[in-house]
Amino acid sequence: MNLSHPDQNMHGSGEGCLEDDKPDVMLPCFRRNMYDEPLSSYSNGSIISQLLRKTIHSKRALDESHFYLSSSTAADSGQEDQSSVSSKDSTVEASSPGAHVSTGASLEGELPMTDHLQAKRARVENIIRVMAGSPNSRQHGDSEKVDTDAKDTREAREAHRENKRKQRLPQHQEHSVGAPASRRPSDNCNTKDEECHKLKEQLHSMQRLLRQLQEKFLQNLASHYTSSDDDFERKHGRAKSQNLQETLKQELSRAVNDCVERVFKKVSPAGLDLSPQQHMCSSPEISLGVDRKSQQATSTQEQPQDEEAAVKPRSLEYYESSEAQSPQDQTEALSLVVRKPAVVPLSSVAPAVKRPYPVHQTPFQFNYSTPLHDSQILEHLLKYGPHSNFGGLPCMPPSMDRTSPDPVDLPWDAIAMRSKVTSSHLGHQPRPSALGGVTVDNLCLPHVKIECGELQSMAERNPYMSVHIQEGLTPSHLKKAKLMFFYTRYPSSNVLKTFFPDVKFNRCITSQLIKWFSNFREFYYIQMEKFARQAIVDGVSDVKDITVSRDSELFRALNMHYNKANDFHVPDRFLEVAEITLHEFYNAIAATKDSDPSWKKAIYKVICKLDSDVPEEFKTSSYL
DNA sequence: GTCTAGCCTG
DNA sequence: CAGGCTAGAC
Repeated sequence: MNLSHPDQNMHGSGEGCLEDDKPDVMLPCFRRNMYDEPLSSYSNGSIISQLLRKTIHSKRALDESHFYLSSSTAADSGQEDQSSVSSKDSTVEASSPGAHVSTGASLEGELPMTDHLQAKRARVENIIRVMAGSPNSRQHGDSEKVDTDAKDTREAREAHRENKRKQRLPQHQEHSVGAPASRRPSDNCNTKDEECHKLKEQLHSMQRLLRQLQEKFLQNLASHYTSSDDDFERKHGRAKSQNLQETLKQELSRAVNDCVERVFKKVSPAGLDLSPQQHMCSSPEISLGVDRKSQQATSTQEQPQDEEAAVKPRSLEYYESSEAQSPQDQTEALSLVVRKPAVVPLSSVAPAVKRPYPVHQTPFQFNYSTPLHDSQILEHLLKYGPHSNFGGLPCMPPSMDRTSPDPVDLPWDAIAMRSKVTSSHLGHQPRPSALGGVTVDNLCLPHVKIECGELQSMAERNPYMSVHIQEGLTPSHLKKAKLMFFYTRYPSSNVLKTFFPDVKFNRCITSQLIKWFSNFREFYYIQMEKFARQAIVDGVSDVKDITVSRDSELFRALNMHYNKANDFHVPDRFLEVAEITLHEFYNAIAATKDSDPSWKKAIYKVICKLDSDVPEEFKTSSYL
């Protein structure tokens, strides 16, 4: 197959719609293709079984089965592949009407079936063909006259019209607002066009899901149906397939219904504004891979057992939840992932963590709050692909589950931690908004490091990602080390290597890091001795009267040193350790042990046992 | 010999 | 915070 063909289709079907198609042209087309017939089929549930039947037979035809597998795989790549798949789909069916599975006649010859089943199959095949086939490719597949009613005629006209538009369009679609003069004079609503585009993509995602469902069944049931057609009728197989069918039918029907409802809401006069949800839907491939662990339970009673069946409704919920979480933000984030560094108002990322202090007061804040947004998405996409779980991203519904070591979870954790700063001593301080309108590329991208070499090479090809393994330690690393000091005063070399994955370790770097912590300890112990002596001077007679709280002057001094930006919520454990240390110093001084030149060593020995584990979040290279 | 903690100094 | 130095552990 001509490789350039799908590309053309991609641009044409996707962007062409965006620019040219009017809603009154597109929507009827979509409704008819995707909703009118399929809906009725979905409602009675027969489509699933028919899809299964078709898929099963497709399996027997190697070409066809290969197509399904490849199409499912290719669909992962997004819109481009979706379109190409669609094109392939219809092309295959059209070019081989009698060869394999496309027609009931061919099957009839090798597999006697009841008229009822044949009729159903023919109908479903037609539905699938209509759904999967792009108008462009359909034009070449008219010879297949499974359904010759007026729908096909109208569809062919529209396909022809769209194809002509595509031919006019350059390969590189213009996204400019101003449409060429050749376009319809009445094309006064780009929003509508975009909406159509989004909806179309949404429909593509539904098509892909359908294919995935088919493939899933193909895998699950291949053992039953590929060996012998008689097996298909076996009781066990039937029971199993019906079980799965029921599940799939329910889930698929519900998902499609939801989708249709949404579409109709969008196209209603009141819903013409581009909603964030549509933006979400414009990238369905991302939602398809949402980790179900991060998903909330579906609203329905039945729990889908089939993975693919479960994905679809969840993806829709995902849209909704995302919409609720960050309406505009998602659009920007997803679009800039591959296209542009955009000014992202971080206030829309996670309103819950918005803090009222001016941005200029916390330079460090941005060093690791801003990357949370863009770079994390970029990193996540590059690292895990668009199908990965975005639940940890700040623009996504945050998961309160902190069990995931996924570095991408970190940003939210980081923000959340800072958001939890409610100490009285910090309360009076103006706090920088972590969500100020700051351009991402100005602040954070240079700080983003990725330890994965492959990812790095990928990132290097992305002009908007400046990621690299650090040859040396940076101020960001120093700040990170200081924050780590709140957890560990005596980190081992292994810990340092673990928590600085973006650092290319060598003897010198290791020594420098160790030296840093040595210096941290030095300051820490100096402060302890100083305040312990002060307590003695102040006449404190009972060590129990010495406490370290967030209001304490000692804590302020330490916090000023290790957390100068005051954007990190110091763990309570550090306060405990500080108090213990202070007590140790107080007791030693009170006992005049300080006359011994090595009197501090005993204290060091105690304190070194009080280290805590550094949170997993610190492991991420983006925690800078 | 190497590594590291700690001390001192700038 | 880094460099130099010493002492101790391995």
